[in-house]
Amino acid sequence: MIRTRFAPSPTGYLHIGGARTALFAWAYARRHHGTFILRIEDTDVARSTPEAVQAIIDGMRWLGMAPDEGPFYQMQRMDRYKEVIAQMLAAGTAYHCYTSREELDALRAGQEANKQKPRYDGFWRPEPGKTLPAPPAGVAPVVRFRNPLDGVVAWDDLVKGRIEFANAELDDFIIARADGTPTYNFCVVVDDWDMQITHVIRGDDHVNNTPRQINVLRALGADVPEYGHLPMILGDDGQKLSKRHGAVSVMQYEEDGYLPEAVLNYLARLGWSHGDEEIFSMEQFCAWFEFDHTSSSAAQFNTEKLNWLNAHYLKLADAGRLAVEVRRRLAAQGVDVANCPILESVVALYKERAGNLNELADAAHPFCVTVHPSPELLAQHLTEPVRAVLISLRDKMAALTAWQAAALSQAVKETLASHAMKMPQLAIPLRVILLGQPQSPTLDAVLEVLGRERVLERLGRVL
RNA sequence: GACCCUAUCGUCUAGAGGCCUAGGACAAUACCCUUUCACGGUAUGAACCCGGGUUCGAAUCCCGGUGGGGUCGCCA
Repeated sequence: MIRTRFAPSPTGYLHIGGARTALFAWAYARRHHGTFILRIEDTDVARSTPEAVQAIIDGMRWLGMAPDEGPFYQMQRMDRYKEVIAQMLAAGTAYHCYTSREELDALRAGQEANKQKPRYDGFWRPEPGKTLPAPPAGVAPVVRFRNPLDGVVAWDDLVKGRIEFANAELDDFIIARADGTPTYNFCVVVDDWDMQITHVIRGDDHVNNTPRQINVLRALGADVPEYGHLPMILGDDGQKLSKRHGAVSVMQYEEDGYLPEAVLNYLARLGWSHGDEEIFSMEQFCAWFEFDHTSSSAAQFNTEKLNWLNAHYLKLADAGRLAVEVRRRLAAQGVDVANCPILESVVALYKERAGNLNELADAAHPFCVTVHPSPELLAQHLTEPVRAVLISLRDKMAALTAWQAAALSQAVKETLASHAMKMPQLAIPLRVILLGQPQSPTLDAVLEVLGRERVLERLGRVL
């Protein structure tokens, strides 16, 4: 049974990189009919917030990645961590260290001055035949893991292949702070063990933590899971994403008018491939997803391609569903949407040409409110000869029994013919009067959707 | 600095030694469609980081360099 987890720390919203990590862990579980677990790593009390927890859950819900188990909270598992620490202390796989922060800082400074890798020197590490000094009075010790001194720790990474670290490179890291609270690298191990995680899928900024975690797992006599370290996602400009540079919340994409299926499809394709496939559903993705086609180097986010996918999914989407979104956006702009019964038809007319929901809302806007064509546009397009022709067209349309595209088109064409005019000569002024802008979808469709009453009223106002 | 990862069109990528005169997609450019603007269609330009090996043969394997990234916290 495959068990994967997404383990964010709630210090901010769910950003695009986290979403991609979650997506791959989720898809892998789906692929193998396994279990996807959400675990909130909130042991950094100073930076974790309930709002961030909610933001992460909201983001995942919007994308449709529901956890099968959890969310679990590390802060609620303190007793368990302390229990394991006590066991390790008793077993001799961990020990108390009384070196102060100041001493540590001095140690590091010295090592850096000698161009060495900063690391704990093992002063308080018990060894056979080694005599430890008496613990200094009044100093609360931290607990350190007793890492093996030699040999290598290696694993076959699901995305990067075999990775090896010499134990000599690893120092004895702290698993419990002076106040007794456990640290991240330790909690992760206990959680992955207790939750029987089989595949640890995470960002590749964790590669360096993995050998330490494997060593702790071994010290505990636990099975070592598989690891897959996904490369990071770079911003549109090729720069690293950070809070102050482009790392936006996935919910920002919703606000910007993206459809979740477009974001998901885009993210799936960023760092993973299945031959030449570009457009696919999440069902298809889950059926295909394996780690043998994940890429091992960082990928640059490309908004243009996301836009293309979004436009594609907009065309596919049900007009009723899109109308709900458009109505919400219009209402937020203060438009009286209750007074716009034609909204769904408008959306159906425009969804093939819009790039996102905000553009769709912008396009629908003039259909729902009283338009006031700018004097400049009117002066430019509504010349006296055109005005006369429009009046005759209006009368012809007013006499129509059936207000439908075909009949409207017929009326327009007859008017054109009798005045020896070409379509654009009439269509452009009409668009300006009706919608306040010289471009729109095909005229007869606009006339039909707008409806007799609005068309005649809008014409009547300027003619 | 040490350790670890990484390198195909501008971007995402296909590529598991001969199928590669390197394929697809986004973007770009041109043309077509057309009732304007879009949509759509067709076409064009555009890449194997460098140097050594291994091999009959290397984008693919090995080594070295260079570039990029990550990590070196009583943060996660």
